[in-house]
Amino acid sequence: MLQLQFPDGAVRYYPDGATGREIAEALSKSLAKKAALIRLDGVLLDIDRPLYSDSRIEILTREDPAVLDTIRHDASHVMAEAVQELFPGTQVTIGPSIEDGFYYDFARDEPFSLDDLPKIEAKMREIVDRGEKIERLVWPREEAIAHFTAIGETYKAQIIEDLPGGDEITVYRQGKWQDLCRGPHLPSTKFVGKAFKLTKLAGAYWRGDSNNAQLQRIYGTAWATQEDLDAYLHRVEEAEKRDHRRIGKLMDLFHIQEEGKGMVFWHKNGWTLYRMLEAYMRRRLEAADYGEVKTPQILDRSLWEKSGHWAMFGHAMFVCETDEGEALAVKPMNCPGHVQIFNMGQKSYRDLPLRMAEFGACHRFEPSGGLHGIMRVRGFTQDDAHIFCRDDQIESETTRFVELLHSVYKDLGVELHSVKLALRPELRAGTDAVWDEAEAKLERAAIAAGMTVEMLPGEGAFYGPKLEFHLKDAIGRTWQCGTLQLDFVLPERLGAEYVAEDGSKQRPVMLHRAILGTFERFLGILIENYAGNFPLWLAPVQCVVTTITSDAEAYGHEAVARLRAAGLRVEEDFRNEKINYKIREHSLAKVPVIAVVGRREAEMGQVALRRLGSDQQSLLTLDDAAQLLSIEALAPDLARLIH
RNA sequence: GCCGCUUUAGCUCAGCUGGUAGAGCACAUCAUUCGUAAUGAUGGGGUCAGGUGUUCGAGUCACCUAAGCGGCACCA
Repeated sequence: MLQLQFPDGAVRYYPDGATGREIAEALSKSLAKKAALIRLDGVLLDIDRPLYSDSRIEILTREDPAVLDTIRHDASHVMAEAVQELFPGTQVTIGPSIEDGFYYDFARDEPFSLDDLPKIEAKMREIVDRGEKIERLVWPREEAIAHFTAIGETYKAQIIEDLPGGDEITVYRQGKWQDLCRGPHLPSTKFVGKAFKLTKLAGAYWRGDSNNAQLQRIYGTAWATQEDLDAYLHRVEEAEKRDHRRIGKLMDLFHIQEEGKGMVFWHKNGWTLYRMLEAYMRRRLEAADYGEVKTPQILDRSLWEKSGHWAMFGHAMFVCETDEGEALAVKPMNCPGHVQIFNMGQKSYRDLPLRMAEFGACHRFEPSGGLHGIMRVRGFTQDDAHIFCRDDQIESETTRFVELLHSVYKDLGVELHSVKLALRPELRAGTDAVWDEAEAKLERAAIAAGMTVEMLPGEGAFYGPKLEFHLKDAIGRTWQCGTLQLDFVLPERLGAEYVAEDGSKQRPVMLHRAILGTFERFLGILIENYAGNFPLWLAPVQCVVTTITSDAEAYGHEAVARLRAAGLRVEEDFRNEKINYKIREHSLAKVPVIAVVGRREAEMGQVALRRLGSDQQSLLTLDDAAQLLSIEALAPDLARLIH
């Protein structure tokens, strides 16, 4: 007898081998019709799966949020069936559900075109209408391999061959089409519904390895209802309006041109934003007891050979040669330079931890296909610092750093998307014991700071594990910004040492760390986060003083001078245009405050302030306005000093 | 770097099956002095990304190159 407990607490008994569908039918016919999946002790299973062990059970209908993922997974299967029907000879590989949708990777000699997508969608709808029953089959391994090989599905056969020996080989069949899959799946293709849309074509390497063949990936999105799909498409449309490349143009922040691929031309407005952020970071670092330095932009190749970077990344370094045949490299990072400073003179244990910061302009020859606006560039400036410390200071320094990072992100209004800990790679320096300890220290410090840490096995640098702090851009892509990396190798290679309490010479550990990561990427994120509507302290132009008629022009000049004297970044607009026109123009340019002066204000010594996003005005005297705005324009760290 | 797509005026974009380039905004000039998201008129502006080819004729077709975009790979 099977004993099942329902979400309401009720316990019922069924014959062994009863299926979810039978159980649902016993409860109510209409439930059985709508049932999409069951959840057994938290695990999602097919509705027709026979049950044998006592458990907690839930019967889920299509509307249950937990089913959405399966709708997407099934949509990918329906898409694969459609593709194989429309394009015979196409091989299937894998097709998972992902955030907001799904994809499927196909092997086909001829490329799919964008025009194929509507055709595939139409065929998918046809398959949904057919309401093909989806069945789970368990096949013997050899038979499965033989079957997929025989029908020319070599990728599938390879997947099965590589599955661990003990695993059950399950094949899901819908109509005449079948696919190797772990499941679970919905009862029939009808349950997929029609709230889906194929969104993009892409190339993707078989098994994520660029040495392998490249497959053709079709991405789609799928939702439980048409309303959800429409809402999603609307969200995407809105998000695209926040794109930093679009806003960069709109607000005249920066540009990139062909002669400087991956190099940013910062315009006046963008550079103001950049400088405000830099000044803020400089104050925060100073307060956190970092000492700022500046190291050379190009250094002799021999230093990069010594540091090990030449061997690992020489191909991605910009090099220059002198007439005398000297080979120099443009710095791709600041650490070797910082070690040179550390090595000057003798360091004592009393000097540790020594925190050395630099807004270091670095250049890397990044692969052309990876460049992306100002988020991934070839010339960038890191808010870099290296902390030289003893082993027993690693954890406290990590904690200090994570706290500083949190406080900075909070001030800047960005939300941490995830924290990842990249663990030892296969090729690495240092013993396992050293790695065990290093990884544990970083994890402990991160957890102590109240963060959930996602582990990335094998992704650490060869010289040590690293914590990565990821932020999200407008359309949901995540970017590594902050980082903290432990390094056991560089101090050794470049001969850094300090004198310990007992007079012996010791090697310091080096922590590489950045909070923003690079100014370029972080500003990209910041632009998208704020959609260009920056808080007053960051806004490139904080206020525009504009006149209603030329009568007020003389007073307008006075107002500009007064506000500028209060330290505000103010521009004037005394053009002979209608006030509506000028308001519209400066609002579109995302100027946070418009100060309107007309004859009345001139007489009263006032300004009418209008805030971006509001159509209300507040009348203030010029002095009050200057005081109010200058306080409001304080960077968050300075504002804290006052309150 | 790989796959696909895109590239037309400063910006956003139109230009059907090849017949010699168009709109809106912006800009300039003139008129208008106006109370919180577009005043009107007139005008200037393009080696249609670059190159090669097919053709009587190429923005339109083919090929090559470059950059950008979307993925993939990479990311010290």
